[in-house]
Amino acid sequence: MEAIISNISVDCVIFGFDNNTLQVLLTKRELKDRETGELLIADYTLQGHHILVGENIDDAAKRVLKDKTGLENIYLEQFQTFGDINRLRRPKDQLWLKTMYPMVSDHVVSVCYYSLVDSTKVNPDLQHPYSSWFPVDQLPELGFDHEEMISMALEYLRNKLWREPVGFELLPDKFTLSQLQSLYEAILNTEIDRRNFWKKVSQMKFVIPLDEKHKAGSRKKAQAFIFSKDVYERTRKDKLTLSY
Amino acid sequence: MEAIISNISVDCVIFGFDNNTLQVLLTKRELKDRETGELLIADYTLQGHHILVGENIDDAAKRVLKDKTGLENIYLEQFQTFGDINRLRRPKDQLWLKTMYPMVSDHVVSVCYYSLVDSTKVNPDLQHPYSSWFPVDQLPELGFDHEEMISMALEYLRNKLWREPVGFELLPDKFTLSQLQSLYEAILNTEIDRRNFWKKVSQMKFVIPLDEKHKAGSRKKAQAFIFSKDVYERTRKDKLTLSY
DNA sequence: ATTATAATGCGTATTTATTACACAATGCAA
DNA sequence: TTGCATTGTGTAATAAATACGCATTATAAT
Repeated sequence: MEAIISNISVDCVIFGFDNNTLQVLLTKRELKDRETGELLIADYTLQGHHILVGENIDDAAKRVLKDKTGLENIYLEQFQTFGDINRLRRPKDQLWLKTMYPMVSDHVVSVCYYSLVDSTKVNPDLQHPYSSWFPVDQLPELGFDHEEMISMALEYLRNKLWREPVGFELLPDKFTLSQLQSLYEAILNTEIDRRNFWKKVSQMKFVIPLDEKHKAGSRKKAQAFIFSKDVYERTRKDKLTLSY
Repeated sequence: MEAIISNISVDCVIFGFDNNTLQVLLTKRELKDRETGELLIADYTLQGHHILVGENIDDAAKRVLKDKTGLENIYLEQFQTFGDINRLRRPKDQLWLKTMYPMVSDHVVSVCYYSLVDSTKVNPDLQHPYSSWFPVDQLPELGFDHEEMISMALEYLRNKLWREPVGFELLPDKFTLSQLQSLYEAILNTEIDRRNFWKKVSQMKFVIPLDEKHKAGSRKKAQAFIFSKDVYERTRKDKLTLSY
């Protein structure tokens, strides 16, 4: 086992999209009393780990992602570093750390990333044990400062999506307009008129209609689209308009 | 002297606005050969320091800012953490570290902030020695990975300004429309029609005209305005429009 | 003084984008 | 075979962004 750097960690907020809902992948954390078997801690945490000696922080994030989802080359964005002295000071977190990781530093600074995955490609059951998806608006009890991390990750993702078409990372390669629309509605927390959304998307040269039809749980078959990152990069404008 | 945490630091990109140009505050770094007096290193760096034992990272950034500009309560935004293993590995940086800070860790992770200051309130000569302002598009030779930090800070600032009226932090309390316009042009790297800018700004309820007139280096006196953060917070909309 | 000039104040058309809503077609379920 | 949720494609009304016109002001140069 490689040596870890005890006062620096990375945490990953892994977003997926399923059931027309934005979801976060969480890992169960349980601590039982050695003697009585009583459950002392039962909650969830993000995926995270310390960085290793000689490891770039971005590589540490990719490693965590690979370990917990089996996926590589996925969308990953560093959004904030949490370095408050009290961030691990809640009693249950102290109990957990003292029991499980007595060698870890008292002041751990955590560099946080969020990632966007096609949840059909991750099967939590087959991957890391105790991992499962939770809708972002129905989170279970969370350890450490991970609730704050998730809500900040969501804020960054929302801001990002207003400015850049990152949502496609959450969908299968081929998707329908209604899937795309509900994804936008879920992340941006807004209702969009279907017909205006259609008009807006048809202006986006990088969303390319296919000849195929898909039925995404609906009655009528809908046209399938793909996203071309390449076309987007080539046609993106950098002159915008002030949003206020 | 308080103990430092040797593998975590903060760096601050301090932006000011002067001469219709966005400026960065830099500190001179010089190393002379003990015997020959030859200049081994002569370049500039950002303001930075290690975090102290028991110190929040945000507080470390505020401390650095206070130390180097004398200012408190100024706009400060964490934008990225740099943690590549090779970020301090250039020969001149190694020479500097080995000579000046032999105890510092080999892998230092730096949490970066940018801040926006009213440059009329900072007088580099009276503050930290060897500090001076440089236009962002005419930077001198820089140490460590600080050039990358500045260009990333500028990118974050630009994105921020498209979405939120943070530019006022760089101006005196009272300013004219032409000052504001050239600030927007400098940061957004775009030309704006003066009359359309006037129209746009007059829609912003949080930019409040005063009865006073100012002459900002121009022939004709121009009307002065103030920015009300309070009015902005109360009138901001969170439904935006996709920028693509 | 007078004049040229650069900056300012305040417009009006034109084009483009956003919003609101209409209606026919499809294909599964009852 | 019919009902109906979903999909495909509009059009009209409104709002915003862009391009540009022109008189006014105060200073610097003559």
